[in-house]
Amino acid sequence: MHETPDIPTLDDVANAAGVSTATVSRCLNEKQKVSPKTLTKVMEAVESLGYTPNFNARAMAAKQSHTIGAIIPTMENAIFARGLQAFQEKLLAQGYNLLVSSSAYQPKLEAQQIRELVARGADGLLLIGYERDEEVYEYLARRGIPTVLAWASIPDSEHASVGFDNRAAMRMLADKVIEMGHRQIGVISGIVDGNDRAAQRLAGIQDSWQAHGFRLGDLPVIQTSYEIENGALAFEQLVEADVKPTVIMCGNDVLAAGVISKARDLGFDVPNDISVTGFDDIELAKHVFPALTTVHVPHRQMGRVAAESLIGLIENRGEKVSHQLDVFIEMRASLRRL
Amino acid sequence: MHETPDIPTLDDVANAAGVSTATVSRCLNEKQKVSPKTLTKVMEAVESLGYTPNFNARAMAAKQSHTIGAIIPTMENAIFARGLQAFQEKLLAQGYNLLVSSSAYQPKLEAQQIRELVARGADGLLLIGYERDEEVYEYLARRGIPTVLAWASIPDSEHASVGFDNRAAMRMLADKVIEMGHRQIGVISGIVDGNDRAAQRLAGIQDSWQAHGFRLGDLPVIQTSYEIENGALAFEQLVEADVKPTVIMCGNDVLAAGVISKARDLGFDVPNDISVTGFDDIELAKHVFPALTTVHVPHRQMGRVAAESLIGLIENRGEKVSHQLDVFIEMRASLRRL
DNA sequence: TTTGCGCATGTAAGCGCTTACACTCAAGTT
DNA sequence: AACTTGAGTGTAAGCGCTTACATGCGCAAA
Repeated sequence: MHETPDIPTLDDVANAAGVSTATVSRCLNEKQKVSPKTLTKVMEAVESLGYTPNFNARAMAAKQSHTIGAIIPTMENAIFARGLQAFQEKLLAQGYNLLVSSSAYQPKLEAQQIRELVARGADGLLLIGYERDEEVYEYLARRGIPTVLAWASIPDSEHASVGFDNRAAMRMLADKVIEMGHRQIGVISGIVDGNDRAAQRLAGIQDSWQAHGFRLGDLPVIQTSYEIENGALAFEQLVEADVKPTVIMCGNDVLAAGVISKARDLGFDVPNDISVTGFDDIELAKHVFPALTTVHVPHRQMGRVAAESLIGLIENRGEKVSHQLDVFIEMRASLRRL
Repeated sequence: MHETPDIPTLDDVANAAGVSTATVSRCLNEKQKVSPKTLTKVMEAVESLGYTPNFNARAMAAKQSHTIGAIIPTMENAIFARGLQAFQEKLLAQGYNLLVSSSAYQPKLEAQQIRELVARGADGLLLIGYERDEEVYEYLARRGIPTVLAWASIPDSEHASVGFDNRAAMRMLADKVIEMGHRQIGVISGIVDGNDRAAQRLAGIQDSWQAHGFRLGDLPVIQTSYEIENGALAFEQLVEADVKPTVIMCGNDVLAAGVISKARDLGFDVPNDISVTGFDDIELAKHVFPALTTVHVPHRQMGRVAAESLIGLIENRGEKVSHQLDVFIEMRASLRRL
């Protein structure tokens, strides 16, 4: 505990300005309820004392914090960066602040951080994906915390969401890949346990695979966490198999970047020897060589819409709706027709 | 404003357990001061009510939040990710929570967020770099907020810091580049205004350049913000000059990745036609092709040491010291001897 | 048995704000 | 002249915790 210097409080300001604390509070929060003369007087006192309101006291007295919390699975790569950025911009414009935590893809940790943010007085929450313990949703409901789920869309749900259909999107890409002549697909998926987006994407590939009459057992799949290095490692494994894949479909762009890097190290020419696809269309995707064919996700739009929905929920206008955004295939050089 | 359901408070728990609020509080914070029997009784009540302490009330009453704040310039790329991760891990282990904001490289915004975090009751702050308005430091001092500056080291300063000498490190790299025969260097720097790390790195190159007897006017420099795309753009400009550079030295790895990508698009062979260097050694650095020669920064160590120093400051052991960490040149394929 | 002491617990005073309600007073109504 | 009205302000009751201090108790020492 460091010594606490004298920090000015509302009372100090009230004394200095010769008014009551209520008036000072009004000057700070509802200017229109105060006469111009008093306003000036109070603001001068605020200035000269260097007063800043104590956030905790305010949140406690007002029973709302104008803060919304977001828990994302990771900050380590850029997957969520752009969307979160847009989310925050929109929030700030509406007078809300954002608190971000990262759950490291661990449901337990996420649950803990949800409680933490709620305990901190978050007025609302942004969560990624929909798959979590029912208990968590119950907790949120009991506390009456408005919540929006992003990066996923669940039309049939009781939850507000804004996102896209990971499964359909990946299926679309897989259909395209197969249509282009590929019959040996190697899959590098994110770890599906506890990650519904990864699970849905993998399911999308499998849907397409089976729809084209192939057997699930003939589709090699490696699950690994979203790190560039892991993409590289998984690729090594995949190309050691008896049946060499003609294309590697990755659960996201980060894995794909690792694949491309390792492929070159091992002497493969992408896409002539082997094709590669990603998902997300992060900035990196068009700067790797060859540029990555991937599924483009409208990150900024997603963040913006999420913010709008959440604020709507908090301020009691707007219902729990699901926004389904459109994604499309971004064809680039890493995928070749056979 | 959504309706507020009945959220259990300390009082509710006290009633349910048939003890006073003080005792419940003790059970939660200083178990050893309470008899085992009461502890059990209280904990059962906590469980059955699903009680979670109100953070704001706690922070307010206890005058400390066990929260520390960090403000980083950007979350958009991985520059700070690893260091921050280590920082957080260490904090958690010591019972502290981390709040992160991003200032988008804008000093004004940073100043605002500092106040915001302080108003939220942060017990301490982690800031990046040292260059900021004296007013900000005064504010921090007046409020008695322990602060550690990271990604920089300022031995002569009154501030605690943990980092490395950006200028010396970059100079070391530039010396190496020149020693390897390069005489035409093109520089792509971060925007130095408001970013001391970028400024120091640029200065490091200039130091070396002049020390080798060249004129500053002959060193082309482009400043641009740290985005992969901007690296690409800057490269285009640089190679349009009359005197073609034989090497592009970049302010960080992100810019360098952009350069490598664009160089290939324009038909350059890196490193045979042109060499490229970066700074930071983020994960991407060894996965671009060719792998990037860069300055390796011990991000995790920096985060860990920063956490230790800060907690030391907060808990009144430990002085304001400067930790200077060692960096080294990571030689990879993107830099070639002429 | 009495005294003293320390442990476990309770009492109650805040922490710095917001806000319902009460009050004052000048201007407008009838 | 008496009465509304409402804008501007003040009073004071919390918000949900922590903690200094007071209290009560059992037990060892005298």
